Amino acid sequence: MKSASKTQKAAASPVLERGRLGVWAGLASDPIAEAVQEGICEGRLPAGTRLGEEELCRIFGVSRTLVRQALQRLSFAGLVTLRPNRGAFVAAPTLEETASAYAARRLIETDIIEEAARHCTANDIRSLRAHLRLQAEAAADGQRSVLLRLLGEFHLVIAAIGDNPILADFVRQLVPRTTLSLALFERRDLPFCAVDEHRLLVDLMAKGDAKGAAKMMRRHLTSDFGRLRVRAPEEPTVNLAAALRLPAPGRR
Amino acid sequence: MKSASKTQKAAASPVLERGRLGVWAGLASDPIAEAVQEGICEGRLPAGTRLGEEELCRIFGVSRTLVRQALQRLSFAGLVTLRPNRGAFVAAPTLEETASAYAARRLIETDIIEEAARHCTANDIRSLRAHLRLQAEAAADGQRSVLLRLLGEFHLVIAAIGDNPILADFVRQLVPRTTLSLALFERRDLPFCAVDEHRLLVDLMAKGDAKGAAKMMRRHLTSDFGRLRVRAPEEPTVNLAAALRLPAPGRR
DNA sequence: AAGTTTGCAGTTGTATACAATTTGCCCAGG
DNA sequence: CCTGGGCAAATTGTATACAACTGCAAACTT
Repeated sequence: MKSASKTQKAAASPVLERGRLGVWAGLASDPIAEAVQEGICEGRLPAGTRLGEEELCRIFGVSRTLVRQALQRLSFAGLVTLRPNRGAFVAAPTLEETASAYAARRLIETDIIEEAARHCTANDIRSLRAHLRLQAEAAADGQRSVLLRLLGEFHLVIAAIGDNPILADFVRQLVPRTTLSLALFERRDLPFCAVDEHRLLVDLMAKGDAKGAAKMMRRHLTSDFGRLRVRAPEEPTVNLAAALRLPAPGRR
Repeated sequence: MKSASKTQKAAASPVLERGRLGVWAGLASDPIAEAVQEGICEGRLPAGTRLGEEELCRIFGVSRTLVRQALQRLSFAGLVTLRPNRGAFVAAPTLEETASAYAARRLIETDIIEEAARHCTANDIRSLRAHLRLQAEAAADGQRSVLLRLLGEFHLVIAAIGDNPILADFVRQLVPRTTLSLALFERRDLPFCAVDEHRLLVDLMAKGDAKGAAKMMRRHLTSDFGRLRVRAPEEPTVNLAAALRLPAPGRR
């Protein structure tokens, strides 16, 4: 069903209400940072892409002040590399950095899901299953970009159930970074089996099997990382920032 | 020896060479962020202190642009609360948030020290013992502020030995936050016994006892948190930013 | 006299202007 | 033909100017 694909924007995060997933809190540069992050997470902005300030200004219809704010925050989150006097680029993590990120996720998310499995409500499980449906739809429709984002988002939903907001914040920083690596290193074919593993995680949580969920999470992340392969560097640079869809281009 | 106390600035981080501990990378706002962070870590800037932009501008002799950059990064690190249209304040973590921070540190630092104990070199141990000496000196001289900072810094030295730079970054974010809580909730007397626990950690690492070091780290952090007590809110606000020592006040 | 309103001082949010640095290109020299 | 110096265009770094908002206080209304 290609007809439904145009609605993907509306389906961005129906599980998580209005308040998005990010730490975006009240600043005017939030929409910019959010758009760039989404672009990265959906693979529309490949690693190494140059993020010129002037260009972003034109796209979002704001001054460089806000653009720089957004870039600085993304830099702090590790999604963007800020080279002094040179400009901002989409981060290009090495395989070693990716391994570190996955190791950190294994450590943190295993702990989170173990706790989450203990005190999650029926409502939480419902949210998770709703999100699983979204993933399944995206996979069935072959919407690779949307699926890529949803697969990461799912882990944030779990992290939000856990009782440690700080660890949840760390997951928020880590997931986009690994998603970026996925787009860099994954063989073009199979990010799809992950949905099945996600379903197993929810089943274990629904049963209240904390230890089992933790073990499953560890396996899930390990296999996720194991699928990565080094690839040709392929400096693309063939990107216009029109990859950032805007409702009204010249407006503010 | 009070005579040596004036040299404390030079002894800031002799173990860690020039490159400081923070993620500070090349930006001109680094000195500002660093000074504020140090002020917070040494308890000179109590929780809730208002950080007026104009005031910081005068102190550091720069424009609001750089001050805002610094504040935004500190906000991202959780050390500063940015209330829109109201200004920046030193974060005032609740006891719950502090508990979350300590829980995160337990999870991450036990993992880090376990790995660090496995592959640390004789040089690493030397660095750690050198840092222990600094702590002991500060404790003996009764320099509470310096000791407070060093106690946190010690954990960063360990994190730097570990093989996961991302987890080390997380520790860099967490340690100042818990140090801030320490200044908020600690009974005025005893942050000193921590030095002994630190010495035990180094001994275990020197022996290569990874599991033992991990267990000790868990105990150490748990007891650290256990010492905290809720106290009167005591909105001080009696702070001038002259708590940030500057070489030349009105110059630039 | 109590509550509401309105104006003002101070502070933050955003945009723009200017300075500094980098990069690519052109041309002179070998 | 290749190498090296230097100028020029473009881009980032920093400062300043202006707009918008908040909080307080004094004055006005009922």
